Amino acid sequence: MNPSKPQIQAPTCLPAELASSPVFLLGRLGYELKRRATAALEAVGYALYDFSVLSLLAESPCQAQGEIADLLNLDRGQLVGLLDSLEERQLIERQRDPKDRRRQTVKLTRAGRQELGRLRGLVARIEDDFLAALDLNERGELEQLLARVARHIDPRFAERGSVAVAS
Amino acid sequence: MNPSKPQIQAPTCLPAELASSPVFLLGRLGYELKRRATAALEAVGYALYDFSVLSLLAESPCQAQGEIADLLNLDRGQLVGLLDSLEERQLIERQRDPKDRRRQTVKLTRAGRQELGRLRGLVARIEDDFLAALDLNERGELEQLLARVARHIDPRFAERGSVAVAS
DNA sequence: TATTGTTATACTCTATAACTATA
DNA sequence: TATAGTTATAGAGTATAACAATA
Repeated sequence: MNPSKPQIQAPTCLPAELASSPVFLLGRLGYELKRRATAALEAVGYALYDFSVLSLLAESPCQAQGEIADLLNLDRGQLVGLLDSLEERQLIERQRDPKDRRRQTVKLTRAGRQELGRLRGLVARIEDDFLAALDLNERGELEQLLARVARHIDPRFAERGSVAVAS
Repeated sequence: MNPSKPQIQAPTCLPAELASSPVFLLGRLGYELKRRATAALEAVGYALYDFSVLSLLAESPCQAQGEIADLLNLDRGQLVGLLDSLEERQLIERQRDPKDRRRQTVKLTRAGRQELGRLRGLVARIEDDFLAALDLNERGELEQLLARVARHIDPRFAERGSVAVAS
């Protein structure tokens, strides 16, 4: 704007206290990542959580809606709309549980599994761009550290099989 | 809530694809951290971003409001309310810049610096709880990795001094 | 009465757009 | 005309509450 003015060195960067704070870093990185993922998915006609829902169903063939919502930190009412949209496109199917007719069990269709494959590529690219500053080894380290933190604060991140419910 | 019920133990944990995805992990951890920080600050009468504002001013004595907003990813209109609240409590002072009377320069008061000290303790505790799964070494590694990712996607995370302002 | 999915409503946060005073 | 701060408005996203069917 005005290169001649000394510009009291208005710091255009964040103070060290914030830039080196895991709290602040995680907050900002999480926010930016969410922003990118939302935009990328929206561009191909999906909502942010559609990928999570499909991924979840791929590993757990049949889930009740409430379980899906709880695992993904979604409101049950919110999930209804997401599932409606996925069902219209025939990526999932809803079926009443005969044992308890209040429950709807949700499962992936073949088309859904296929579409999940496409979205995986998209998500992988977002991740690759985002972590471009790190080499493969470092990405692995980061993932391990984050996963350990996650498992500590939220049991839903537990590794399958290692559930080891306290007797 | 209901410890006696068998709790069908439909997979109560996330699929490996999500639980090991840096994208998903960063999103969820960032969200949870924001939730905790908001609650903790609210409990002592502060808004989430008050800490960031005070911290920023502590390192850069005088900032124009627009600069503060830009650095913190805040809307300028949003920042007004935050500063009003901090000014009422006499933690900051606003002063018109005589060189350009449109600008307000903001600076920390002595009371503000003192209060920042209190809030630092609070934030440190949140961080400590959140990262309890990691030892000090690992926390350092995590911070370094996150900082590098942050610097890559957002120049505002650049280290001070490395700015190398073009003469 | 409690719970599942559903629908409708209210609230919060954020983004957008006017408005003023200076430049 | 453009910009800094301010104020007011609108929209998205989320949380809360009501509802019908089933247990």
